[in-house]
Amino acid sequence: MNIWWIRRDIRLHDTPALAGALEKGRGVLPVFVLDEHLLAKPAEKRQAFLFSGLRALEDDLHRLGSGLVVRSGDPAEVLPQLASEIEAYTVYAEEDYSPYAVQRDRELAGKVDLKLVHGLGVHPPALVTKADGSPYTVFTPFSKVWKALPFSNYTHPAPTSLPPLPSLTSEEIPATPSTDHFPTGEMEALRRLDAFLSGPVRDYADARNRMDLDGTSSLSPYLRFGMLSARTAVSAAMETARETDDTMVRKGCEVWINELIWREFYQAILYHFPFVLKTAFNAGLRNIPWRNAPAELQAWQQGLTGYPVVDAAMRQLNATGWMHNRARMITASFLVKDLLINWQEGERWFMQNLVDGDPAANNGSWQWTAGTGTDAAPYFRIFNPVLQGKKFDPLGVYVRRWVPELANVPDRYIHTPWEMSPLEQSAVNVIIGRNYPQPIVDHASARERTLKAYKGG
DNA sequence: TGAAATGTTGGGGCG
DNA sequence: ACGCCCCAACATTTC
Repeated sequence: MNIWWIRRDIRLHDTPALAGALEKGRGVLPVFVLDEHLLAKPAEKRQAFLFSGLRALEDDLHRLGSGLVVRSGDPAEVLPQLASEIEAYTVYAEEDYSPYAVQRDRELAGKVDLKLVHGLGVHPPALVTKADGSPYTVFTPFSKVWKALPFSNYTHPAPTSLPPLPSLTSEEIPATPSTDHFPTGEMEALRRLDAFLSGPVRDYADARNRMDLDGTSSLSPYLRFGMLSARTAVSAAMETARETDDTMVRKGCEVWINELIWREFYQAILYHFPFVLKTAFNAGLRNIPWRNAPAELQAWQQGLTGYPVVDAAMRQLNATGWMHNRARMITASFLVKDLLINWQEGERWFMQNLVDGDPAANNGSWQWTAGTGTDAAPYFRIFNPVLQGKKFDPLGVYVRRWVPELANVPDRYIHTPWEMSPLEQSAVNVIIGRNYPQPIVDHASARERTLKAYKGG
């Protein structure tokens, strides 16, 4: 019997590690290890999503005649122990390229026969390189090579039955609150993929930036845990584009695939430059004089900055564990460039609260915003939260949804409520400084401050 | 996957 | 009718 060690492939469709384990007809034991390293991290919403996803997978495995063995501890101890209990031949796992995972797997590889197979993205990071094998640090050439690499539409079919489990002790998957906003499991993931590609993808190129519309795929949590295979997502989008004569649909598919390539770009960056988790990619920007401003950091975290779009976004994150992509850029720019607070504070807060929080994408995006990263936004590219709000939430629908105290503010003031006269304020029951904060910084002067700090740093 | 500052142009008000 | 000025609209440059 082989072991299928489940990590970021919580699914049965297109699962190379499971297919590998089944290949020689020796039977398979699906295993999940509750690694204390991962449990120790404060990330309740993501853990809840993970555990309910595991329960869904366990149900599916039962239906196929198998099941799921859960053990807690250090994988480098747990798996050799389990392997000896069933006299396993080989442990198959989908390769994870993050520094922690690489180290963990290296340790285990000395103790059992571990076979890592690619399945996290479409192309393994070591394959999308320049001719001399060196990594890309700019997105566009990376994406060109990514697109030029041969892409096989073949995806491993989900098995229709599995051999029964030997009798083994297994632990309970920890009980967690339900994840209302993201029903879990691969059925839901595949349903969402289908729903997105049969409708919203047509307007995706523009609507994806609109915070007041549901124009995104909302698949990120499923991709994060492999409840949806990235290869399945890309093949489906390619097929949708191929089968339509609607140029809008084709454009939407193209733009969406590009977003999926961004995920792999940052996976590759983390693989080739693991130090980015500790410090700025750009060595010239490691000494920016960040402000130590706990009260302002907290105002940002709680959605009480006085800038409606920023507050709406932070409250959406706190309430749902997810934030619109445009809103992520706006809130990140606000923390870094308006408050001049270290991007690593924002990185940590997002990792604690995002259901889809992924070290590679999260770090890459924060460094992009801070201008410290690969392919970075120039340091002088500073978002104006008012203009961003007007552009991407023109009627304030998003703001009103998440900042209910502003519900009655007229459209023309919804992104600048402090501009209302005292009379107008009391008419809509929004007294700035009383039941909605005064902006905690003045954008124009904050901008000047940041430009100076970056020039010095 | 910016925004602000600065430059240019052209219509219209007005003496 | 003419020249001057203002400024909106757009383009370019700068941060």
